[in-house]
Amino acid sequence: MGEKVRQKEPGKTGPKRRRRRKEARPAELIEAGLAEFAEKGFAATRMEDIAARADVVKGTIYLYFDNKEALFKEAVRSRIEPTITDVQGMVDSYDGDTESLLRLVLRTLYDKLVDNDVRVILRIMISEGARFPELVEFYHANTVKIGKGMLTTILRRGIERGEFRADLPVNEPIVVVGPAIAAAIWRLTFDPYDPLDIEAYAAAHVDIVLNGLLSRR
Amino acid sequence: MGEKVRQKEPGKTGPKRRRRRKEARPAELIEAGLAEFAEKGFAATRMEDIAARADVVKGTIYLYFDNKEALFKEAVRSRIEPTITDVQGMVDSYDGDTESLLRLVLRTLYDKLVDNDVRVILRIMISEGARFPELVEFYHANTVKIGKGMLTTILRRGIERGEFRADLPVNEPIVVVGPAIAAAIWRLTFDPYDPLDIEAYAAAHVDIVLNGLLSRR
Amino acid sequence: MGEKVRQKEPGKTGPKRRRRRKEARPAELIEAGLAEFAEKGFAATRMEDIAARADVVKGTIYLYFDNKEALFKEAVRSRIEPTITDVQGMVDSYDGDTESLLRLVLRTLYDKLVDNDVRVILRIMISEGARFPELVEFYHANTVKIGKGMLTTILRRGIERGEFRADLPVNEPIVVVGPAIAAAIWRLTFDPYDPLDIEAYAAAHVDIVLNGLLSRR
Amino acid sequence: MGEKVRQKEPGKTGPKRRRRRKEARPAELIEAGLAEFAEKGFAATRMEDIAARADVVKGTIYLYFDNKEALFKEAVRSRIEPTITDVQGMVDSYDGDTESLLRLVLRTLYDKLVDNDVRVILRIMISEGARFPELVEFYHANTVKIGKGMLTTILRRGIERGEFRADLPVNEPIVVVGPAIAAAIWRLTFDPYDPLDIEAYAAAHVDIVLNGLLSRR
DNA sequence: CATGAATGAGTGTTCATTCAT
DNA sequence: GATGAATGAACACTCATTCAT
Repeated sequence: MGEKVRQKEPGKTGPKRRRRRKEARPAELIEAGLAEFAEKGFAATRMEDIAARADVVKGTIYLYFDNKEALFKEAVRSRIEPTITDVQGMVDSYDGDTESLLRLVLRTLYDKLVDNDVRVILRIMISEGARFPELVEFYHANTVKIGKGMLTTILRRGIERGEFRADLPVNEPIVVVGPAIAAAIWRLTFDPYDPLDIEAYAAAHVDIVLNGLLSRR
Repeated sequence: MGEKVRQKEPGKTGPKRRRRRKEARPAELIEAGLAEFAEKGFAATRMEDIAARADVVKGTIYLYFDNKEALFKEAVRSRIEPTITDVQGMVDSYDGDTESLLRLVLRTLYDKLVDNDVRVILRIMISEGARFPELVEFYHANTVKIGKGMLTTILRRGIERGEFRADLPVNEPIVVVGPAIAAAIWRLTFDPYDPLDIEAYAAAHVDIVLNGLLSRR
Repeated sequence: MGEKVRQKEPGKTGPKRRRRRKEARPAELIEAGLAEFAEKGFAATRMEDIAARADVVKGTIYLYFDNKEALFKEAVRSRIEPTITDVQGMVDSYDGDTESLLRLVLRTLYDKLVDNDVRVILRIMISEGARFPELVEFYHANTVKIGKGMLTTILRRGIERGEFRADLPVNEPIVVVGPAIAAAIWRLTFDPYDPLDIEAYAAAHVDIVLNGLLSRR
Repeated sequence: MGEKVRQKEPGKTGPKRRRRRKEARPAELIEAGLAEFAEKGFAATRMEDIAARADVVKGTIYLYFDNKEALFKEAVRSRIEPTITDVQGMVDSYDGDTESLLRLVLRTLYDKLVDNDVRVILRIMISEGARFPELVEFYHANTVKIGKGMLTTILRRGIERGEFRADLPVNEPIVVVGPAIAAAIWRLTFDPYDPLDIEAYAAAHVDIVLNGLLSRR
C-alpha cells in the first residue's frame, strides 16, 4: 500500500526548533553554499542542497539572498577577503635574512594551501571564472596581485642585500611559488590516486627554488 | 556537395540543409562538446548548444552517443589519449647533457600548455573531477603518472652523470614542472587581468629551477 | 480562502490561483491519473493532462510521486485494494438457500461492473498487464483469486445442501461469472455501437446459468 | 578508447540481402506491426521495433504505409476480416440437433480463442478502442454483430425444434458465449499466475450453459 | 521570520517522419 | 525500391523562484 508517496513524515508538524541565532543565518548559508559550490560548481549545485546543509528550507535562502547567483558571489567574496592581508604585514616588518623570510612565506602558503578554503576558491576560480569574470577580477585584485607584489618585494630585498643572485628574473615572481600552486591543483584532483606528501613536497620546493638543480661547479 | 543549401522556393523559410556526415559526425560532435564543456562545465552545457556548434540539431547527437555523460566522457578521453606518448621517446633516446634534455622537455611542456586542448583538459579535471573520478583516474594513469616517471628518470640521469646535485629530492619531481602548471592555471584564469608573458615566464622558470635563487657563495 | 482568484490588475493574465492542498493532493492526483490512464493507457497519457485534470501544473505531481510509473502503480493499487473485501463476509455469514446467495453475489458483481472504477481496472490490466506484471499479480492475488475461491465455496455449499447438481465442475467456477466479465468487456468496447441492456443481460445470465439451455425432459 | 560510440558494425556495409519478395513486404510489415501493437499497444510501440521484427529499416515502412496510424489500422483490419465468415456457413447448412450445433460452435470459438490472433484483436479493441472508434465499429459490424446474430439463430432453432427451453432470453445471446470471452481475457492477463485448463474450462462451460446449475427437481 | 506547497521555464531524451543517396 | 542519417516536435522530469500561511 502506498509504495512511495513522499510525505515528509507527518506528525513532525509542530513548530519545533526555532532557529538559534538569527544573526548567524547569512553566514551559515554562505558557509553551506560555498561548500556545495566548491564541490559541484555553480550550475550543478541545487539550492535545496545548500538549504539542507544549513538546516533550513529552500525558501529561507531567499530571505537573505536575492537569488542563487547573489549567494554564490557573496560566498566567494566573503572567502576571498580575509586571505592575503595577514601576510602583508609579515613582509613589511621582517628584519631577518631574506632566505628565512621566503621560507616563512612559502611555509605560510603551504599551510593555507592545505587549508580547504583557499584551495576551494582556486577551484571555483578555475571552474566558474569564465561565467563570473567580476569574481576573478576581484580575487586577482585583492589577493593574487598583492601576493605577486609581495614576492617581487622579497626578491628585490634579497638581491639588494646580496643574498640572491643579482640577475634573477624579478618580473616573473610567480615562478617562485609555482610549485605550491601546482600542489594545490594536485590535491584538488590527483590526490586520491597518487597522494602528495605535502611536507616532503614543500621541502623539495624550497630546496630546488633556493638551490636549483645544478651541482655547484 | 552535401553542403548545398536547398534552393526551392527562394526567400522562404531558410537554409535547412541535411548534411550526411556519418564518418565525420562523432568527431565533430566530440570537438563541439569538448569546447562547450571546457567553457561551461558539464552541468551548465546544453546539448542544444553542442548541437548548434556542430551545426546539427539536438536529436542528432543521440544517434552517436547514448547521453550527455557518454559524450562528455568520450570527448575528454579522446583528448587525453594522444597527449604524452610523443614525449616518451625523446627521453629514452636522448644522448646530450641532462640540462639540455630538461630544457627541451620544459620547452615542450610550455608549447603544449599554450595549446588549447591540454589546458582545457586540465580545467575539466579540476572542475568536474569530483563528479567523474574515472576520468581523473584515466588522465592520471595515462598522462600524469607517465610524465612524473619521466621527470624522475631525468633527475636520476642528471645525478648519475654528476650534472645535478646528488642530494636532489627525486621523489618530488612535480616541483620541477610546478611553475609550468601554475602558468597553465594562470592562463585559464587571470590572464585577462594580468597577462602572462609566456616566453619570459618560461625562461625564468628554467633559470630558477636550474640555478636556484641564492647567489653563489 | 485558498480558492480565491488573485485580483490584482483585473483583466490581466487570468486566474492563477495557488491552492494549498497538502492532504488532498495525492488523492486528487491519483484520481486524475487513474482517469487518464484508463482512458488512454500508460504510454499515451501525458503528465500534463493528469496535472490539468487535477488543476495543478505538471511539476506539482513530482512533489508527491517519483515519476509517471510510480503514480500509475499507486493509482492502480489504490483502486484495487478496497474491491473484494466487502463481499467476503456476505458469503461466510449467509444462511439462506444457495440459489439466493448466488443471485446476490451476481447482482453485486453487476453493480460493481457498472461502477466505473472496476471496469476501468479491468481495462488497465488487459492493456498494460504485459508491461506491469506486478500489478497483474497484485490484482490477481487480492481480488481475482479471492473471488474465485468464494465462487468455489458457493458451488460446494449448493452441492452439499442438495441444491445444485452433484456433478458440477467446481474447479472451473469462473464459468459461472463468465457472462458478467463478458458484459464488462462489452461495455468497455462495443457499447457505443450496440448498447447492452444490463438489467436484461444480468437476468438472462442468472437464468441460463441456473437453469441451463436445455428443456426439461 | 571509444567506450560506446554506436556505429552499426562497420564492415557490414556491402549491399547484401536484397529483400526476398517485394510482394510480401506489406504483409510482413502488417504481421510485425500487429505483433508489436498487440503486445505493447499503439502508443508504446516504436516504428523501429516493427521494422526490426520485419527485418527492414524504419524508413522502409513509409514506402508502404502513410504513417503509424495507417499501419495500425490496416494491420487490425486485415486480421478482423477473415474471422467469422467461415463459421457462418456452418450454421446455415447444419442439419443435426441444435445441442450438437451449439457444441460445435463453442468448440470452434475456443479453438479460435486459443489462437493468438483473435485474442490479440480483442486486447487491441479493449486497449485502443477509445482512440480508434472506427476500428471498434468495424470489428463490431464485421465480426461481433454477425456472431451475435448467429447465436440468436441457433437459440431460436433450438426453441423451435423443442430442444431448448421455450422461455430462453434469446435477446441476450452473448450470455451463452460469455464464459468463452472471459476465458480469452483470462489468458491475456492472469494466465501466468493462475493458468487456465482450457479443455476442462470449455467442458464446464458447455455443461453449465446447457444444463444449468440447479439439480433436476 | 520561516515554511513548504506550488509554479513555470527550462533541459535531456525519444521517436515518428523526411529525404539525399 | 531501400537505406539510414537527420530532423523537429513532443514529453518526462528538474529546479530556481514565489507566495500564502
